[in-house]
Amino acid sequence: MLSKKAKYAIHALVYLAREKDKGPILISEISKNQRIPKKFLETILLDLKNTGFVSSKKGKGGGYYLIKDTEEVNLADVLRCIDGAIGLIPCATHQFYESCDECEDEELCGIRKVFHNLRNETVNLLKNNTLQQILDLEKII
Amino acid sequence: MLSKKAKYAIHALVYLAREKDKGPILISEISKNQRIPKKFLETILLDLKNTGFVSSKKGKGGGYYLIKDTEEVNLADVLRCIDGAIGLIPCATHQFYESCDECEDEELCGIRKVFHNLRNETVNLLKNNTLQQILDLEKII
DNA sequence: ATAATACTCTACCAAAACCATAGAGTATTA
DNA sequence: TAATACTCTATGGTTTTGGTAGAGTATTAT
Repeated sequence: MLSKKAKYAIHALVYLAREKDKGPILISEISKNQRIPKKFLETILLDLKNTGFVSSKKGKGGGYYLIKDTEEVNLADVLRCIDGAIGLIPCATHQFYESCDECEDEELCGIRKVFHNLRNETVNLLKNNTLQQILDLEKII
Repeated sequence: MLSKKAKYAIHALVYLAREKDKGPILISEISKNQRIPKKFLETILLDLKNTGFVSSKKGKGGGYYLIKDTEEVNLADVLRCIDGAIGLIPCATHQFYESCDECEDEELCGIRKVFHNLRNETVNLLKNNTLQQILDLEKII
């Protein structure tokens, strides 16, 4: 399961994607329309900003806005940004690797191999799902 | 990420699969060889027993043993047994469905559709990975 | 029979993660 | 220059996770 934080992040990004042409969007607007606790959303948008998905403008008329194309923002990158590793076990991840206590020889471990394959296939799946895809699916019944 | 419990469960099942012909295996043997805390392993094996993957024999000479074919035990079923839902968000799972607070109309929600597809593809991936596959991969470099 | 063995059950606890909020501070602009 | 709106640090409650303790029950070798 995703954390609520990750789910909120996706909702916020989709919201920004939908309103892409309307200039900076208030945190409070997103918070209200998507029913995401405002203060929590602030921290999420900061994360998304630091990772380079969105940017912000301060002062009156300010707010957050998407700085990537909707086709460019895929779920693999978003989930990694918020929840960390995509692989299901630490010894089968790329960026968050940790060695395994349970197995004798990691090179021979069948579990690791299976989960390594799974991880790669999952990343491919997630990479194929972008904000644009989500927007497109909203129009279909 | 999987819980440690799920990871331990898989290690225990693979161990039992490897020793399938040797009769009941002691919890303490699995615990020792796989470096899984014994008391914690007891609760895990109980879960696996209640779901029907393994059975146990009490008394001297007792222990746990696999009651399914190694080809029959797939990761989708194991993970569901220990960690619950496979879908990443509650509104896109089969057995653990919860409605979504963030979206207006669940029928139109693009996020839900994307995650529903993801869930189905993930289940297919997991179903294709069985204990037998893990054992087979142990033999290859 | 019975002692030893080994699983089963209930309860409990500490630490970490998660979800969320408060409030002061800073930058920007109408 | 006042209002606006993002930014940062700190904090707190709740839930989940990971793990332990110990009494209880069933089984079997001898």
